[in-house]
Amino acid sequence: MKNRVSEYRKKHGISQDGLAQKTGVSRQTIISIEKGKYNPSLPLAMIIAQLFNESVETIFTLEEKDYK
Amino acid sequence: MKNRVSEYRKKHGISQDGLAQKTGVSRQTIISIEKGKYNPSLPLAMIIAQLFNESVETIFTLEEKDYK
DNA sequence: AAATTAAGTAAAGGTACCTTGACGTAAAGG
DNA sequence: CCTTTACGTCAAGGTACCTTTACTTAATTT
Repeated sequence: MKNRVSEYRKKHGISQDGLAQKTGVSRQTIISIEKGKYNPSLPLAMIIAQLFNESVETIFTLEEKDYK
Repeated sequence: MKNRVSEYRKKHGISQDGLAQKTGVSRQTIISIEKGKYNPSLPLAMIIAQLFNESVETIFTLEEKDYK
């Protein structure tokens, strides 16, 4: 699973801390997601996409290894 | 978080077990998601939406309580 | 009537997601 | 300088997601 959170966050000119506050999660969570440590939950992914005025599929894309 | 997995599954004429196999998870997982026991992970939500040829937002919708 | 299919519950165990707190580094701004 | 801002690591703890196994019920099907 790849994501473009960092890219869209910068495009919107906000910091990781700012995004964390707007989405209602901790700064660590944003860092971990941007660094690819783990995937966000579905509601968090939808809230992030919505904040950027994009679809979930634009921000997050499946990779081969996501299919079993 | 509400979802229309059951609705779209029936529209596509497949059983819970069939959907479980196509998405690579257990039948329990499908049951739990349809019953609203918990949300699917982001990759699973995307695989389900993709299988139904729909966007994640069409199958899953945020509710007030999803925002903190 | 007996077997199959589909949907459901429950429980136990493992891993993933998210939190808080402490700390480190580098780049500005005062 | 010293402080603030931004990004990062690490660790410990709690809850959510997903698994497997076993069992139940209702509606077909043979």
